[in-house]
Amino acid sequence: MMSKKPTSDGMEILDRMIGDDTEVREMYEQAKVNVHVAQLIYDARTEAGLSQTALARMIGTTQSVISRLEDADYEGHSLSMLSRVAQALDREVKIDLVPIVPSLEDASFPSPSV
Amino acid sequence: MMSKKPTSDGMEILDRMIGDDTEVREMYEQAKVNVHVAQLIYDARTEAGLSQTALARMIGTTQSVISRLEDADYEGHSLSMLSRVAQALDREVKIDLVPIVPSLEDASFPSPSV
DNA sequence: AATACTTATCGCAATATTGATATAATAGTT
DNA sequence: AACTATTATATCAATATTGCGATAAGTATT
Repeated sequence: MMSKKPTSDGMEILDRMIGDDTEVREMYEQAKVNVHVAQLIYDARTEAGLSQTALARMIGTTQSVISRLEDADYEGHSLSMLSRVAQALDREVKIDLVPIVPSLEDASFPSPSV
Repeated sequence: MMSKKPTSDGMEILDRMIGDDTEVREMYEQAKVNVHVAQLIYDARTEAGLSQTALARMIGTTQSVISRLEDADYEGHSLSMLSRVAQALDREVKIDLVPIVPSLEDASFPSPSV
C-alpha cells in the first residue's frame, strides 16, 4: 500500500515540528493545506494510471506544471486548477471549512488512547 | 434559518440548467466550486458575527477583498486566501477529490424517492 | 432626513500564478 | 550501456489575483 508520494512526508514532519505557537500557526496551516493538496493530486493521478504528461495534455497544460502542483512545497494552489485536474480524473472537488473545537487537549484528563 | 447568501441561489440554478453536456461541463464544475466557496466564506463570517471590514482586518486586507471573495461570480479563489480566512475564523480547510461514480442515474430503474 | 454601519463595485498598481520550453535527474528495459 | 519513459527544476513571458482607495448603494437607528 504505497499511496504517499515517496519524496515527501511533509504532513507528519510538520505536525511534529509545531506546538501551539500562535506566531507560526499561520504559515503552518498554509503549508499543511499545500502539502495535502499536492498529495491529493498525486494520488488521484497515479490511481488513474496516468503520467504527468498524460494528465497535462488532458487539461491543456504541460508536464512541468503538473510536477509543480505535486511538489509539497508549492504554495500557489488555486481552486480553478484543482477543478481542472479533478474533472479530468472524474473526481469532484469537495471543500469545507470545519470549525475547530476550542480545546480537546486542554482538558484536565488525559486523552483516551483510542 | 437563513444560511444562504440572500443575493445568490447560484448552486440550485446551475444544477438545473445543465444536463450531461460534456462541452459545458468544464465551466460548470468550475462555477459550481466558485459559488460554493463564496458561500462557505459568507457562512463562516456571518456565523462568527463579523462584518466584512472586521474580518478583513483580521487577515490583513480590506473590505472590498472580502466582498469579492463572497461574490458568487468570483473565479479567482486561491487556497492561500481560503486558509487565511479559515484560520481567522477558527476553522480548518478540508479538501478532497472524491471519485464520481460513473452513473447512478443511468440505471434502468427509477431513483428511489428518498 | 440625517447619521452611522455595512456591503457592492470600479480602477489600477503590485504581486503571484500559469504556460511553455529546455534540461537535468531518475527509473525501467533490452 | 544505450534507449525510453518519467519526473524534477530553472527561467521567463503572459496572465490572473491581490491590495487598496474611492465611491455608490443598501440598512438600520435616531
